[in-house]
Amino acid sequence: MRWQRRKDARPAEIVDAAISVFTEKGYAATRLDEVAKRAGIAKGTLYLYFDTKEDIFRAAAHHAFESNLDAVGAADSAPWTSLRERLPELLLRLIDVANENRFPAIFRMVISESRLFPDLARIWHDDVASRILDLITTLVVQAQIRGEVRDGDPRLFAFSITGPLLAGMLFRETYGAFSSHTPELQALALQHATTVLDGLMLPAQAQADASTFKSSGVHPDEPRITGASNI
Amino acid sequence: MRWQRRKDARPAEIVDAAISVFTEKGYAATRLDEVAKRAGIAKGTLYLYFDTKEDIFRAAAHHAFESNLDAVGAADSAPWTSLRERLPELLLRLIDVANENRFPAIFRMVISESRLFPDLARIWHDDVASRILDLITTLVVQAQIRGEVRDGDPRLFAFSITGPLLAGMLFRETYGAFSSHTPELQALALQHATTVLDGLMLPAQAQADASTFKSSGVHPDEPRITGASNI
Amino acid sequence: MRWQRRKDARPAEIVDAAISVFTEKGYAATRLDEVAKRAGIAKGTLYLYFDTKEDIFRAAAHHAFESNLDAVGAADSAPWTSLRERLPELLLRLIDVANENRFPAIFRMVISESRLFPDLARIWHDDVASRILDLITTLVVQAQIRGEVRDGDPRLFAFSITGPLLAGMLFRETYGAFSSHTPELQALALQHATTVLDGLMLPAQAQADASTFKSSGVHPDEPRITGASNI
Amino acid sequence: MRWQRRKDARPAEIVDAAISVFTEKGYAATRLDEVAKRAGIAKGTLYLYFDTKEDIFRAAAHHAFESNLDAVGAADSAPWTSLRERLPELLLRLIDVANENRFPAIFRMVISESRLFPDLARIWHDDVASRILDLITTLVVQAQIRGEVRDGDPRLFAFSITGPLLAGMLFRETYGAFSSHTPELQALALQHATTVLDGLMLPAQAQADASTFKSSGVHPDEPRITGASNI
DNA sequence: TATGAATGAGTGTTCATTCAT
DNA sequence: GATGAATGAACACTCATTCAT
Repeated sequence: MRWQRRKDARPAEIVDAAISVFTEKGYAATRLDEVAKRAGIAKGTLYLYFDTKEDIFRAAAHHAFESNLDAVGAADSAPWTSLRERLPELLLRLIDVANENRFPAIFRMVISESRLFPDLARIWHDDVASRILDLITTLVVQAQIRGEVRDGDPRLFAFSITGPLLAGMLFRETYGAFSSHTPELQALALQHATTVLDGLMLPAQAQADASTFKSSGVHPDEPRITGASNI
Repeated sequence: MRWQRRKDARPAEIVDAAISVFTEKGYAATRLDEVAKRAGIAKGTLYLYFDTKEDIFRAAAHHAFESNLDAVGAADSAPWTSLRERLPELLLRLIDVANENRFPAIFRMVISESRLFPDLARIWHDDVASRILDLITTLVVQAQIRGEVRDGDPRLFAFSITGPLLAGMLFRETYGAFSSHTPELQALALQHATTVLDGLMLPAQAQADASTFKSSGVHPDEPRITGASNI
Repeated sequence: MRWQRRKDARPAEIVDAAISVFTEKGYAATRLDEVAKRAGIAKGTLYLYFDTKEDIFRAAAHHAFESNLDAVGAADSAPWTSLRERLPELLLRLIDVANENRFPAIFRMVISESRLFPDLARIWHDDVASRILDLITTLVVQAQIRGEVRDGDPRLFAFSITGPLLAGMLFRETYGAFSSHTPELQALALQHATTVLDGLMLPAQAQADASTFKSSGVHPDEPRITGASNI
Repeated sequence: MRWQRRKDARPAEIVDAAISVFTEKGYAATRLDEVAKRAGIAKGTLYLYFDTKEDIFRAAAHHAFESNLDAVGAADSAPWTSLRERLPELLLRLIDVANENRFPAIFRMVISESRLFPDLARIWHDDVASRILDLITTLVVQAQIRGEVRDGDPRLFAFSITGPLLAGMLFRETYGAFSSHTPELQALALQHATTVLDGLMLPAQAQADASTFKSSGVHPDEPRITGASNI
């Protein structure tokens, strides 16, 4: 923990302020004046605790990663049941935990700064991203062993399971301010749990029924969109 | 008239150079010296074609958006078949088209700069992101009408369908340089097509079989991972 | 005439354009783009006739001085009469000639740039300013010799004679755009001719009369200002 | 608290330095490096106290105007006497006050920059130039009421009274560095006071005498003039 | 320890000058 | 000769970093 210079509260306040500015503006556009202001101190005081702007950024990133890392660890200790029973609540929890730990904003920051700070991207990857994928992958593997889940690369299944939530979070984070199509994350988690478990498809018989229904004269275009859309 | 040709080509050359630097460093960290250097011109020459750095950025963004916008439009005119038949190839095509048009890098840039340039984020949202989601949503709705796809919010289904690919692309883009877990996008597309259509779950009978199998002494931890993983 | 590069019309057009821009904006704020535009040529063409911006400025200044120099010479050959008879028309002519030759604008430019181009200021001084003063000084000396004009430094008399006109011109040039107090130069010339010849003062008897008049009840403040003012 | 003192003094130091550079070089040719250097600070320090170069210029101009404005106000409270008694000392005082307040240099700067900063020219006009003219105009009007001064537009009389001094100041300011004919301002003020009060002309009898005198061969006054001319 | 005034290297932008056509 | 695209040195302005208090 090289980046933690002092034992008292100051560094933590600075780091909190730094996270908020860095996630908001990005590294390059962040002014240390702004960080100091949000931390309630003078700009020069930053240099009592950190050597450079980069130092502050790294400390902020590490701190931000930590809480997410802890959260992943906590999720890991969940009880052992079938995937079908567990997945919906797991996805809901992922969303809650992610929001509690500012995961979307920090993930976005990692995406933005990963070229300038590849070592930080690696830490996030190793400590957070990979761990979440590993957690899901392990669940899938266990379910495969139990015969609950079909054959297939469990790591790709992990993408199938978590990808939509990630996409939803990024959508909110990036377009949330103006898009009316931003998905409701909880609804997404619940519907996706079902979707990924049982698929989009109806059994053939239902399809036949639906075909009959369709031939009875209902317009095939956009009948349910309006009803189901969250616009 | 070698120069005349150059004069016409200059803005495009600059825009190309700009896209490469901006996507690499982000707006704030991009030095116009670097852009000029990559375009093979002097810094002052940039100002013959653009008024400000912001101008260059906007031109670069618009140009980058355009090719993706065109690609989405092209994908839209696909033939009319069942979702089951169409989805795998559609996802494969999405990946190809995305890569051809530097979609991941540009998407990443949009994510990074959306706070500083909300208008650009909106354009990307309206012209690219929303359109892709709309395209998928429409397919789903039509399939629902045909009785092919189950009830549910088709817009959330669109996230279930595209989210994993997006996550995979971002994963490559962000950690690709060092992660050994980066998913193979084509494999992901194919497996995810099946997954999202039919679900992860095996029929109950298969589960019973698998349970039997499992109780026969095989270690439940990571048996197939090594086989299926792309490590 | 080092500054005249070519014999054809081009240089003259450039010089004319240059005078107009330089007098308008000053040396530093003048853009050669603007000069070229007003001359109806491309910027690069300027360099076929002149080596540097300074060169153009010097050529423009010399040309502008020349016409004024010629005008002073012409005024010099005026007929020989008494100062009283000659002064009014002389001042009127000075004003006409000055305006015809853009004297106020050029004088203003000389004032503005005299520190940056002291050699030009010296030329203007020697060729124009001093000559005008010498012309007047000589008239005064001659009048003194004739006993027409009282004792005193004739060079200072020259300031007494020409200063008000100069001040009026500068006033117009500098505040003319917005001041409602800008003097009418012809009226100034005529009234000043009388003033400087015979003085402001009334004979003592007139003063006594006026005092009587005043005691008859007229308000002492601003009675004639409104009537006589040129506002 | 040496610094505290400095901090308070800084803006004034900067403004002083700025006045000196701006009056010397003009706005466009002034380099902020030079201003900083003369103020004994680094370039960046300027921006702790002012936002832009224009800001610094305006502050300098306002400050320079202020002292002249105050000086005009002070002159206004002069005692009430006849114009004949008052004018010589008034003109002498005007010259002293003008020099003390760098009036010539600042007036020159106003002339130079009035096109780029018409609002400043207006302020100078309203606060300084007009006020001086008004002060003189009022004196003249009062003298006219008393019967001391002849009929005529008192505002034009104000030009007749002040113009030579102004011309003399500008002459010094513009050609002072090299002209050997630069008028001595105090001598000019005194001689002009007499001239403008009583006129250049001698009474007819004196003229007759002078003619006689002249014919006797003696030079009546400074026939050195021709010798002193700088033609 | 804390401050915030001061610094100066670095960046975006301008424009006189050059030069291939 | 004439053009105007290209250049690059120079300047206004910013901001991470220093340091006297």
